[in-house]
Parts: sequence; C-alpha cells; structure tokens
Amino acid sequence: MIRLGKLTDYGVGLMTRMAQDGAAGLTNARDLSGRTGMPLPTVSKILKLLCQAGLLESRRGVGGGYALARDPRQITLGDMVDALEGPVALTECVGDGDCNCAYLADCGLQQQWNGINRRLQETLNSVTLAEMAAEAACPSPQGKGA
Amino acid sequence: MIRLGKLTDYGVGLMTRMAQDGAAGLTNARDLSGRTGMPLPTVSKILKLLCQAGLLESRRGVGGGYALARDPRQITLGDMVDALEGPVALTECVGDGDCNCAYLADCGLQQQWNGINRRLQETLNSVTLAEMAAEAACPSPQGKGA
DNA sequence: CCCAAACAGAACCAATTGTGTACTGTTTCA
DNA sequence: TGAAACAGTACACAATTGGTTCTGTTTGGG
Ligand code: FES
Ligand code: FES
Repeated sequence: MIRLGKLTDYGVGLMTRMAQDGAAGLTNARDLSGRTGMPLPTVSKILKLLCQAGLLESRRGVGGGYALARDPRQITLGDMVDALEGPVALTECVGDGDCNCAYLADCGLQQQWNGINRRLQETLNSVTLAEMAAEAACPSPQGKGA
Repeated sequence: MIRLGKLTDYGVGLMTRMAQDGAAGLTNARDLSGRTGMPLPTVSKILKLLCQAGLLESRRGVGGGYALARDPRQITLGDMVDALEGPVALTECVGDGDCNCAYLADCGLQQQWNGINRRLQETLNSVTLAEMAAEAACPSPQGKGA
C-alpha cells in the first residue's frame, strides 16, 4: 500500500487552509489547531517542518505566526511531500549511483527505478497548492456533509 | 519518504529475472533463491503473492515451479505493486466516498487526492515488465561492476 | 504404495518506522 | 519584565513491515 504519512496528509490540509485564507498573512499554530481540531503540538510540528523547507515563513514573538512563503501557484504538492515525508525514493537504490540492494546482486534495475521515480516526482510537482485550494473551495454539491 | 516495501522491490527483481529467462517455463523457488541470494522462505512468500494476484502460474508437485502467467508486455509495474503492496492509496480517504480523516473535518481534499492517486496509478501502469527486463538486459556500459 | 520435491497457507516474532506528546529554549513586543 | 508564540529536542507508544517457521497438500517417481 503506497501511502504517505498522516502528517503529510494533515500538512497538505493545513497549507490548503492557509492558501484559502488568502494573503491574510500571519496565522498562528493555536488558531489552526482550533480550526482543524488537531492537537496543537502536532500542528506545531508540521508547520515547523514546512517552515524549515522554506514553504512557510515564520514570525516569532507576540503577534507571530506562519504565512505562506510563496504564491500558492508556486508551491507544488511535490514540495510539500518533500518537506514532510523526505525525498521521494521508491527504492533504496534511487538517487546516487550506488546499488545497495542486498540480494539481487546485479539486478540492473537501478536505471529503471530512477526513471520511474522521476516520473512520479513530476506527477507530484504538476499539482500546485493553488489548484488544491481552488477545487477544495468549491466542492461538489453532493459532498459528504454539506 | 515515499518508498515501496523491500518485498515489492525484490518481487519486481524476481519477475524481471523470470522475464529475462524467456519462455523457459517453470522456475522453482529454490532455484531463484540460489540465483539471487535471498532466503528461500522470502522468495516463496513473494512468489506466492504474485501467484495469488494472477501474475504467475504455479505448478505443484515434483517438477513444479512458477511461470509468468502472461506476456511480459501485458504485465505492468502497477500490477506488481498492487500484488505485493496492496492497492495504491495515497491517503486514507482515497477510494470510496468516505472521508475518514480524523481532523480537518471538512477539508474537502478528497477529490484532489483521488485525482492525484489515479495519475500515480497511470504512471505505474505505463511501465511494463518487458520494458524493465529489456533495459536491464543491456545496461549502460559504465555500469557499476561490469 | 510410499517417499521426496515443491507449492500453499497460517502463525509468529523481531525490527523498524511513524505518530503523537512533553519539555525546554529563544525571540519579540507590550 | 513578562507573556505570547515559534524552535528544537527527546521520548514513549502503536502500527506496520520484514522475515522465519511450521504444518498441510499436491504431484511424480521408484
Ligand atoms: S534493486 Fe537497486 S539496483 Fe537492484
Ligand atoms: S483528508 Fe480525506 S477528505 Fe480530508
């Protein structure tokens, strides 16, 4: 089951939320925690990671908070996944030229894996935060609760 | 880090190996274990899963073994991942119409996730076993060991 | 008929990873 | 100076995965 972690899921949700808020600027973690229902420490952790990756900008001190560092159209899903989940690497041998697969000594699949991995990254990078926020703002009428 | 399990990695390697062997037909688990260096029980487990998914056909008894069930061009990477890793589902809410995300009550991202998930599956399905085996058979000259 | 080869299935344990929380520091403004 | 809010670290718990083991079941040959 190829699945990304819950933190990533949550993180994308938080980013979407912030994008929908528009350029309202600073949003603090406590506020987001209250609005989404997820525990404050968890929100903090996620926002911090996103900030370290340069996707958010933080302002400390009393009136502080987080804000999107770039235009939502310049932030891709790939960026967020990268920030929260680490680099996309389908197998161990993706990335550098070293094939570490313990067994299958000379399997020679490294090139293929790299290619597939790259295509996957492109797919993720082709989705922007703006797109996710836009569609999320006008959900299909027969949504679950609404 | 989006990563598929080692079993999947190994499984793809085994399948590639079998595809390269051509229509040689039956290959037993012990033989593959010897050739790849991975423990027999693990090989057995992987082949069993692939067989259950209909990607391999098995023959029991003394001269038994496994063989590809279809032409390598009819087997995609998506099939193998499905068999060994379970269905691709990036988030919990992918699949049926139920959004189970504990927090983010009305995040409304379900549609997006489904779309992204589908694109991802398409990417995996666009790679056939034949392709992987072909390139693996003639690796780049400056390969690691050769 | 009986035995060995090979797959089938289930159960199981160990290791890793991911999740979530807590605590302590640091910066900023009133 | 003090409170608000982010930053960083460390840790405990839970879930998943990886891998092994054991016990059938089928097949062919001696
Ligand atoms: S699995 Fe990485 S090169 Fe073989
Ligand atoms: S994360 Fe699934 S709909 Fe919100």
